[in-house]
Amino acid sequence: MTSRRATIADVAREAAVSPSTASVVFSGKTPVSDATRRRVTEAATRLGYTGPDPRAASLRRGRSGIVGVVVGSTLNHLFLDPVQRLMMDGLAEAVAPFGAGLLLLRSSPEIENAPTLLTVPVDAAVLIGCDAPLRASLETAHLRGLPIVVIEGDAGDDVPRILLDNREAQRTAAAHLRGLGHTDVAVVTLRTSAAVAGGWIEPDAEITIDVTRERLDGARDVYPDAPALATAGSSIDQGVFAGRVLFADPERRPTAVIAQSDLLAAGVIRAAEEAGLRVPEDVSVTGFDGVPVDGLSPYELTTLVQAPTDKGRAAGAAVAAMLDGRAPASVLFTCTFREGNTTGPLPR
Amino acid sequence: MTSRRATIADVAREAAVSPSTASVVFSGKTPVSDATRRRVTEAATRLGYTGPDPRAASLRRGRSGIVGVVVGSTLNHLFLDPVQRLMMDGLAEAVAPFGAGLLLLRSSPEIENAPTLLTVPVDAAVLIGCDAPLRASLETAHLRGLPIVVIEGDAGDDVPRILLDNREAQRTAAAHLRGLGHTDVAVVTLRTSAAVAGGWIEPDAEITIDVTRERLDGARDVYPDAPALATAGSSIDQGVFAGRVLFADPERRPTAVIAQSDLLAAGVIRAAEEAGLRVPEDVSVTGFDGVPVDGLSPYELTTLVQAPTDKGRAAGAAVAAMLDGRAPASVLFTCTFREGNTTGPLPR
DNA sequence: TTGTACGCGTTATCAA
DNA sequence: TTGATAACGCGTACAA
Repeated sequence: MTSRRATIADVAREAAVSPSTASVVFSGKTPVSDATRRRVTEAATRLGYTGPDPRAASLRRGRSGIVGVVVGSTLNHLFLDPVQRLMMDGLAEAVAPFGAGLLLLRSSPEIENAPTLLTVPVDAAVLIGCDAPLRASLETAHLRGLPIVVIEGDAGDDVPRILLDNREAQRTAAAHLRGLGHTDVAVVTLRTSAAVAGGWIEPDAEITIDVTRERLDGARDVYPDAPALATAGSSIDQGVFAGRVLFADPERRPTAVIAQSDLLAAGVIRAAEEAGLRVPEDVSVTGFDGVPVDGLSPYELTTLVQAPTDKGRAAGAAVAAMLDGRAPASVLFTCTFREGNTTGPLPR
Repeated sequence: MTSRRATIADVAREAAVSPSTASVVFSGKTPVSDATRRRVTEAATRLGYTGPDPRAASLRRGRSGIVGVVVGSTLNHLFLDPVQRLMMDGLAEAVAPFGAGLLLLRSSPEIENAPTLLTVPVDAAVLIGCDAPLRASLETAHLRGLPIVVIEGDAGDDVPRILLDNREAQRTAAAHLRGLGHTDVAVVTLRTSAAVAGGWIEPDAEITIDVTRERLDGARDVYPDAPALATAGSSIDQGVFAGRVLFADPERRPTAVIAQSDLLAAGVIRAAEEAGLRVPEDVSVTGFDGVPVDGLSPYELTTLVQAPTDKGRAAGAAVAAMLDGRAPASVLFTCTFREGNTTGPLPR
């Protein structure tokens, strides 16, 4: 009923022990006699003390138990993608045993006063899909001496990276299509840069988003002249749009489509059905990611299976390592080719 | 190059001012002469000082700039739902001007040592979909004297709530169907409790999840005897499963389906197509939420439109109010009925 | 096993 | 406009 919240000093006084003893009872760092422990915990409940103030504890310890996750876009956009969702789960799971939680931060805070890596008590930072706007966060994190991990992006120097063999994997899928006899193949890509909305990719266009460039390179390793249509991001709807473009002219449509994500592939398939084409009899479609796509059920995509949750876990492990002062490992994950029922031999 | 990071005291010394002056230069709370300011900022850059340590600042200020968001399930599960995604965006947007970010916390930490509201320096807590496991978090938040806001859930007492007129809205949709002449109507519901996996809902079954119960009540206001099939959550796939059950027997299938979410409705429509039924000629389907469903494009759902982003913003505003010591407002949001092309008159 | 003493890095308050 | 002082609440050497 007092105006002020109880502190550990109050508890100690109430229990007639020293503050350090009371502290030890809560932290468990040092053995304490049962009698003392009980006295302290009872005093605590009597005073309504719920444990050390996390703010004070984190100052004292030099650790807050918070890992900042810097995302480039809105949460809605980010989490639309099952790959990101699973990755975040893996990340959360991997840092949880260290008592750490994930703090979401936007990289481009057009909002005045918005929280940043400079203002918020984080122990480490994870950057997702490191492109231009994220570089700034990288800078500030470096300045503050924060441990940093980058997922699917190039942070240059000695920052540990969690990467995927995008190019090699995509090449495998392309080779699979070539093996089936396809020669007219189109690529439906993820975003090519933070700003662009989509459209045909010119031969000399610069692609600033690594994933997109790498997967496209992989496809072009097999089909150097394959036309590529960029979307505004990984979603079924974007795949539908792209598919409609590809299948608009029945005379000149591709016989196979390499989509850079499973969501896009699902959309392309939908567009194919709209256009009266059967998959895979009339047109083959490959995806990328190997994640469950909500609503795709009759089909099982031919795709490259990655393990997004493991990727998140690896990022978490790297964070944990850096917090422990150990050297974090960069990790290159490998995709597995999985043949589903969305690819088949060249028609006719 | 010293081993230790520079503190504001170092900067003050280097600039030959007092620590408090240096502090004020960074916080901007008090006017400072230009000359002094420059001296301080220059000293700071010389020393590689990037601003006050957030941990120390938050201890001193008694505020960390972190809002804990307690979620019941995995992130993957939570963010599968566009309603939740948009809500989180609104929430993030509303607390950002206060320099606050969102920290994700799981309510049922089976992981040892996982972060909780007790261990993490949060200024306030937002509970999403407050059911049984969340009650515990509620308890601890109360104990710690944290401001709490509950979204779509009942926290009992004086906790501000962000609610939706679920029952009334659902009743409107049901009435719409009745107006079209439908009498054989089935309901496809969201989860009925944290644990249950789905199945026909017995008449006397207890439904612990508020949203589900309220929407079902609304449907039953018009169709008291409508059978209800529970799913394991809001997703297209779950809707497909439910739809297959409903349409399994051509002789006894409903002519209209009330789905408790747009995702479920999308799945039901997919199942209807599978079963060779046309929507809305053979079967009418209503949704709930009015959110863009990725991959639904040919259809426009007849649904109840809510404003999830606003809901999030309202929660954020409530948090902000409580942090300012003002009384937070509970808000009841209202859905709007929107007729799409998935409902039509009773066939024959 | 318990207690003493100190400082973690800031910032609010007040006086100059 | 600037400076001195005193917390904020805790953890941890170290000594007893």
